[in-house]
Amino acid sequence: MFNTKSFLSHVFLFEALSEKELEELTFFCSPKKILKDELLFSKGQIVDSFYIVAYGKIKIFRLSPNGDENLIHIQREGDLIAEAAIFDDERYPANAQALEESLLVKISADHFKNILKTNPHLCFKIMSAYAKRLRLFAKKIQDLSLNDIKGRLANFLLTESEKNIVTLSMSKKDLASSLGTIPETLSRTLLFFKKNNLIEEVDGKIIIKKSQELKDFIN
Amino acid sequence: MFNTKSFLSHVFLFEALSEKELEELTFFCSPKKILKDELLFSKGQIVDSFYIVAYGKIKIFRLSPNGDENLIHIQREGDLIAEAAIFDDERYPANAQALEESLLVKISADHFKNILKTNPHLCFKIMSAYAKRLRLFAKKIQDLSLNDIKGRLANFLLTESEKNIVTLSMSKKDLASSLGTIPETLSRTLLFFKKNNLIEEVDGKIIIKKSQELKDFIN
DNA sequence: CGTTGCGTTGATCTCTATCAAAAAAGGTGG
DNA sequence: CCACCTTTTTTGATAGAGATCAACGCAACG
Repeated sequence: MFNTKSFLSHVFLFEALSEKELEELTFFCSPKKILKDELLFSKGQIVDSFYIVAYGKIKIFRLSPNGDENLIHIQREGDLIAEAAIFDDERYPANAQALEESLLVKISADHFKNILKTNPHLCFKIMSAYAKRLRLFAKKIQDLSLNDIKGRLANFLLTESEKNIVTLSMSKKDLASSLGTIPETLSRTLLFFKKNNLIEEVDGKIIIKKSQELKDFIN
Repeated sequence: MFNTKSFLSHVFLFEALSEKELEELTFFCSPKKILKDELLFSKGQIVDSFYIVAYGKIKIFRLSPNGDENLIHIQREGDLIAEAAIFDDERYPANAQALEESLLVKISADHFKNILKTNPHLCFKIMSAYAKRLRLFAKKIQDLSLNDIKGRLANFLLTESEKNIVTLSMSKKDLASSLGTIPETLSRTLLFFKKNNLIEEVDGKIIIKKSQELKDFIN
């Protein structure tokens, strides 16, 4: 069964919120299921809420005057939808449509802003969550533009490891994709590290044997 | 003569401030002129202020241990610099350097935070700015992990173009860096597009001749 | 059991970084 | 305005990294 509060506590924007703040927020949220191809909102509608994707895929797009679709992005699990709009615009700047059956958490814009208005402390937490995430993304961009796959994998292993052990939280297929490569290459790169005795793989966990040498692959 | 208060009143971030608040803010601001190639701050320095560009261009970039440059973005008139840093760590996450002579307004982080505490509307603007930048970063990450150089360049040209004309705001060297490649490859990819009659280059400006075909290179 | 999706391995080919060098563009000082 | 130097941009040749295509083992699952 889907638990809104528990879900929200894992959304990056709300990670720093206290139990009480979370409780208050949850009060103005509602889960919203949406079927494939259904429109969530369209461009020009008055903004009354923003959304967080619990699962599924939502396409954000605009239509050009001659009817061409201009895809802006696709939001998926954990991503926010239209949260920028609630702060400045009063109308949605684009259309949102489900690419597959999806579950969203809908947050009322007015209520959310009201909570924020009366609680500067909360504002700060949210802003610092944004700042943190921005920094994370900047790092990721640097990683992608400067490192090759060995470097990116080494980077991943070293940042994910706890006491030299990495427990993969996703499939290798997804890991490959998040490293900007394909499963075959990931498999080979892991093999390369294994052959050089830098890592070991034991029932799904990766053990880092020589972290310094891994570091040397990172730019 | 440059008037800080009058300038600030036109910055989107401060539109919601009252005359009195503006006065107060101005008190903690100072204009700062910076010459071409001068460093504004470097990665790791303690954050005590953030900046707004009054005119000029500031390059934000990181360096890898072996000296490779990763250009994160270029900020120009009206853009904020290091505003995320004031909520996060106490150290700048990147370097900032002037591409040309520029004028900045320097705002003390501590004082700004004080004003924020009593002004939720200002908080909202900040959040909106963060949300937009975050989206930009997310797009960049997607671009870097999914597209090859042709795709990334096509993407860049199409997003930067105004009525099919792209005016480069940076050197091709910097553009290469921001696309996650090197000048040689950028030069060749431009040549490839030219040879296929998709673009044309006339005194520093790039003219897009076939935008649909450029789009086909993007994943 | 057959089916389906994931992970690994192999062979091949393409793209892009690297190295080298020339051409073009930008400053600088006389 | 010119000669000179530096930096950027372009072009060429080459090597290496990684994608693609194909095939197979394996586990999960109906």
